[in-house]
Amino acid sequence: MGLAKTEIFSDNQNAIAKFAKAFAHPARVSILQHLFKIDSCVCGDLVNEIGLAQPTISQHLKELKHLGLIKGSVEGTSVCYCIDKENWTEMKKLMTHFLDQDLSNSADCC
Amino acid sequence: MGLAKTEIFSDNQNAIAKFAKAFAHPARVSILQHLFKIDSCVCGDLVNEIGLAQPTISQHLKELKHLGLIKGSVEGTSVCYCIDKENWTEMKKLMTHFLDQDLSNSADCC
DNA sequence: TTCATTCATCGTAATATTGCAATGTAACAA
DNA sequence: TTGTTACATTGCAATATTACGATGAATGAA
Repeated sequence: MGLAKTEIFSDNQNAIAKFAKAFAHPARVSILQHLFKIDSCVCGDLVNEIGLAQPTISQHLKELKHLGLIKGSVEGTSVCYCIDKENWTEMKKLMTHFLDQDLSNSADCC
Repeated sequence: MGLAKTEIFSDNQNAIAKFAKAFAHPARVSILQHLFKIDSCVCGDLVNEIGLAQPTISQHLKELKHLGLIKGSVEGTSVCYCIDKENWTEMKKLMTHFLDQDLSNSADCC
């Protein structure tokens, strides 16, 4: 099928899956790390930094933008992208809460 | 293509993507949350809790097991699954480091 | 205007993912 | 043994993802 049955899961579960998908490809991980490292905004030199074709990078950027994790603004002929801090912080809270589930109460039974 | 060019990315980036993929489906998120909530190990009643067919759940469990996030042991006719705490902790460290990148140094230029 | 640059979008091919019915397998019960 | 129960595996259909060449749109330069 290739189609997830999102209806039967909670909003929380779907939200986690949605954001996790953003990180589920090394190119998008790389793009985000780059936008964090460069403290001014970065434009299409992502294409040079990462070894993928321009349409491919553009597509990954579109997905990240759609999720709200980054935002872009046109500057002349180039486009400047950067992390959307508010949304990143909110996403981080969601993911951290999921990752931080308590490991202590369950016995190591397996 | 549908094939990620993993060669051109760092081990760190590929590892993050690999674990993120585990969380990129609400069924797997649900399974993990369940294994955390039930403080004793859980067997195939995951099929009842989640509304997916048995082969589908079995497949998701296999993926999580392959990644090392859960482990299973046979108990009579049923199989008991639980979180692999060591690997979970290690994965959490990796993901948290990625999520915790500093937001303060970059100006909000977009 | 014309040209070059930068990026987005379209179209397409290759591969991956999701889901389930059908079937296989291993353990226990009778 | 035969049956039953609990999972795993196989095989397949539907859809999603990844990647890129070709092309389009917008901006600035000449």
